[in-house]
Amino acid sequence: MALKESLISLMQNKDFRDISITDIVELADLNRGTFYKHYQYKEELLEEVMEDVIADLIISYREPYKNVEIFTIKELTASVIKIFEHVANFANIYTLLLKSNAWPTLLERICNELKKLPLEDLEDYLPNPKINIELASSYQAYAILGMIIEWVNTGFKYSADYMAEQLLEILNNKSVNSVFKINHSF
Amino acid sequence: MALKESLISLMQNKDFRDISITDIVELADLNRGTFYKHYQYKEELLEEVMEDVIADLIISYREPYKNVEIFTIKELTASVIKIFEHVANFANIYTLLLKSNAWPTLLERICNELKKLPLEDLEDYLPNPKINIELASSYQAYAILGMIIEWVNTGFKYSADYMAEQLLEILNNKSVNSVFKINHSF
DNA sequence: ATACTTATTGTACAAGTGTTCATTAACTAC
DNA sequence: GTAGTTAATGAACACTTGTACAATAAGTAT
Repeated sequence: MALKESLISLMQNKDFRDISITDIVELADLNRGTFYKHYQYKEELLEEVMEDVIADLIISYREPYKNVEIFTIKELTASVIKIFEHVANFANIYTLLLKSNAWPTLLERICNELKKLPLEDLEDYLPNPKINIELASSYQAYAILGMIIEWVNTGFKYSADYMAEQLLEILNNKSVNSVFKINHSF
Repeated sequence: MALKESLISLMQNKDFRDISITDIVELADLNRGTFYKHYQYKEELLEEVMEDVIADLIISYREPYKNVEIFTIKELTASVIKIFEHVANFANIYTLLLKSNAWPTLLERICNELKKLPLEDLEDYLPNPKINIELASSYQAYAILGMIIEWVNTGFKYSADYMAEQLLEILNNKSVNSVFKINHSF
């Protein structure tokens, strides 16, 4: 607890990478050995801070449809809103994580390129004027990154053609104005 | 060049975080001071490796529609395939980046939770049997992460309600079976 | 209270970090 | 080729890191 608070406090003024373990334990008034008893490196401590945030995320999205077997677009909307409300609640920590160097610029770099892809035109032509272009393109960019990550994790068991086919299939599939079955498998 | 090769070589056997700058310069047969002349930390060197990969990514996706003003779903498909072919070409480096600790588990953790969200049912109900569930849920999870990141970057200038509305709007919008205008603004 | 277990402390050590600086080597003019 | 610029080297410095170990403090049984 003291270590987490110490880290969060230090991250207000300093880049994550410039914070030494010595800094953390000195502010927390603990021995350096105590840190190493619980964590291997400061990233692990940061992850635990994140775990607390994620615990709230899980509660937030589950809340709207507990005791609901079949839910409609209304309940889904409520659930989605809860997620974003959760992020708003932890806005400072989310900001901290993105601003500090804890977040690698590698990801940012890939996604910035993906955003420039004309793929976004897929959703922008005959555009829905309500749609925020910035949000939609970030959505699209990270969505593709998500597919790439999944692909890498399978050890590239699919072909590039298959991946492209899948993307187009996902983009083509729509079934919003209907009733959904909730997934209870998790 | 020598430093990049040295790092890639070391990453075959060792976690990124366990590779010291001393290791890198010794294998590259260079002085440690030379490293610090060019880079602040090893992450910066890794980013430069990534830049080389991204340079190829850009070429890959632009190739299918150079000299094309209006393109159809065919050219788009070609472009998408090129992206995934590029990833396949650099499969070893992509794998290296994901397997090593260069990639923070933070992201993974968030996305794993997002994947469990019933949001995927949005696309799964009345499901297209062709769609790969794993890929689709990773797509969906990172897509939402993308929106969150964009949101954070704006300094939370939108409300949570607006964000949820936008997500539903994006999911609702479809215009695949048409002709697209290419975006020349980049 | 006693004995047992676990957490924290202080100290020490070899190795790595980030920086500085004078010296040497390599590259670019003209 | 010579002069001027830039890059790489080696050595040194205070500091952080990761690890180890014996000593002490805190917590948890019975």
